[in-house]
Amino acid sequence: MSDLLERLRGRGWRMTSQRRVVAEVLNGDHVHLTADEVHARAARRLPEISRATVYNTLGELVSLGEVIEVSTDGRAKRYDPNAHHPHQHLVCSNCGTIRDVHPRGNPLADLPAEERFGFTVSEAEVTYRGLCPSCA
Amino acid sequence: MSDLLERLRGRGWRMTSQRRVVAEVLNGDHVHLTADEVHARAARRLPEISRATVYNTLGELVSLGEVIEVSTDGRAKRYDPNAHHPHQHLVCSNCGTIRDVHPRGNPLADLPAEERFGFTVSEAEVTYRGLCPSCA
DNA sequence: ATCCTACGATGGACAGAATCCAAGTCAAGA
DNA sequence: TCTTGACTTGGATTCTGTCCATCGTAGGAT
Repeated sequence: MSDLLERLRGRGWRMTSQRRVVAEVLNGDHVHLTADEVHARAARRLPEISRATVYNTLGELVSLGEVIEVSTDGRAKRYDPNAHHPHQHLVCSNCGTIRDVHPRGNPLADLPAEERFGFTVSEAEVTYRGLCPSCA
Repeated sequence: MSDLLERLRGRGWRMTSQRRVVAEVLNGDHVHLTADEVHARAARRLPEISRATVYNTLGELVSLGEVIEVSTDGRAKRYDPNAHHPHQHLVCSNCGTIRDVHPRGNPLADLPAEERFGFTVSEAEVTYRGLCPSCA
């Protein structure tokens, strides 16, 4: 999605080579990279890029709603650029592979009022776990 | 749940004072402590207990299926002893408070076969997010 | 085209969470 | 009571992420 760069520019983002490279690395479907993986790939195109910049840029993309932060395993967070199509995640308990999936219905609707305890519930995040074909 | 100790002994656990104390700390409903919190509470009863032992014991309880590991915020994992009654979690996006909740239906059933990509799906973990009454 | 300046990048220090490891201790069976 | 292998210890280490003072530069102003 290269209109990402357009959208960011439209939001007043100062366009630097670092930000451009990070945005380009996060491109395509079923991308779920850790910050370190993003840094490694970005560094292939821009060797001097620092980890701090990658963390900063990812954080900004998340607050802008362009990227979703996913922590499926209590280890490093992963960054999912597929932010404009609601979806959930299916994770292999063995190898960690992640797939985007689309369950039926709206998970939020399954939480009855009497189970909300006065919370203003705004989001439901579902992680399906199991073994992928290669690991089964 | 003090039959926990019985069950563990039945499974061939060597019963040490450290393990006993950790199991006792994880007692009751709506308990969602971090490893460090478990360590702090355990240390009130057994001052010399080390963090490594707490981590080891928690890890064992998790593999035995007696405790569930919950990572709702990308920070420290939390340990939930309510492992024998299926439930999901409702988390305050502001203060981090966690409640056990029981959504209608079985979340697993909402993932159609054609969205499983050959995985053997065994578990669905739902995290509801929103603002708790005090933070709203 | 050049200058300015505020915003962004840098990298090294720091912090929090968890794991590892070699050495010492002890539960529980003989 | 003895023995032994499982358990505990605490300090070092790894991994993930944040902070901060300093330097660099994108892009508007001239």
